[in-house]
Amino acid sequence: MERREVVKVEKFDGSPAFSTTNDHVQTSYPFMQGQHGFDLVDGDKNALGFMELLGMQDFSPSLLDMIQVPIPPAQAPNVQVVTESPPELLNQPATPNSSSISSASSEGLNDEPVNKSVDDEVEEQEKNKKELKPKKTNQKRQREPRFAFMTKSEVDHLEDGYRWRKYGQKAVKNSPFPRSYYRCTTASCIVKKRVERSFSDPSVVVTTYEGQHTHPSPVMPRPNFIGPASDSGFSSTAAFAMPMQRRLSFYQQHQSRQQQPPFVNSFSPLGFGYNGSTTNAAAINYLQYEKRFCSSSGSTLLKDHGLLQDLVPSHMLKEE
DNA sequence: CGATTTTGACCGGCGC
DNA sequence: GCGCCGGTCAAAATCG
Repeated sequence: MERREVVKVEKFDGSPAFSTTNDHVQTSYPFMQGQHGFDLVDGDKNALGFMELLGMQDFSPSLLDMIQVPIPPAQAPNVQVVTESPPELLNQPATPNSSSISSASSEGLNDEPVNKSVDDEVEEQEKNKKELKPKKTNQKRQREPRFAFMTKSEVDHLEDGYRWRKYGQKAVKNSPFPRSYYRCTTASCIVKKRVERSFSDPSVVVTTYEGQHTHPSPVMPRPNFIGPASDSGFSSTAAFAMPMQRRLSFYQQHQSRQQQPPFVNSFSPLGFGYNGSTTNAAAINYLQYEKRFCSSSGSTLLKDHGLLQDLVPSHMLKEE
């Protein structure tokens, strides 16, 4: 029962970096900065961080509204991605200042030249457009806040509890991997997400959510697991809210449609006997995320154990 | 048969 | 104005 996921929390420059690691799935949360001691990428600035890389230049205060998670100041500063992957892949700063990922905005943090953090590839891709596009968010159409997840997974489309409909796919410049565009199938819900595989590290999938769900997850009865999060207001409509309580059952129901590679079955991130590694990945990611950000104590970061148990069906957690 | 995926065309923004 | 590029549309194909 102990094999859930390994959460890594590392600090560089006082920046908490963390990522969740499962046997086969790992997620990083480069985003989330601002408020509560975080630094959110300022849309006006040249975001130096991951968000920017991901095209988060549009991150605006609105995001803060969406992401209202009480985060311990201590952990706040830079959310950095830490991965087991080779540095080159995710650009993980092994050094204290390396940072990366998301140091964005405010003050010196973003000024950091950032050692290219997250993914070179992403960096390349997104960066270009970012820089090219200063900020037009004000006048022209404004985008919904985006939220990105970097997940180490074998499958591209991570199941997150919501139903998505693919509406496009484009080749990514400088990358052999295409980017897929999905839209929430729920009527009236305008949430979209982009999924692309890291060029630098094919094992990493970058999922970017845009907008907020205006409805509960179609696959989950009720978000009771959101406990603390609810207080923060983060639970109900976060665009990236990935209810995964029933995610697995959902997955089972729909896996047929979730183009699952054969090998998926062999990958049970948490040792779950599920074939939906994607599901697990997303679930874990989210859980980790929530746990981390919603908990007010820093210690929580290191205590994710109970998390899955609470959120994930016992059979899932059942290590085997 | 309805829902979803595929995929080329189209659109708008931006740099040159 | 032109071309590039990211993002979206929509008809056709596919799936269950």
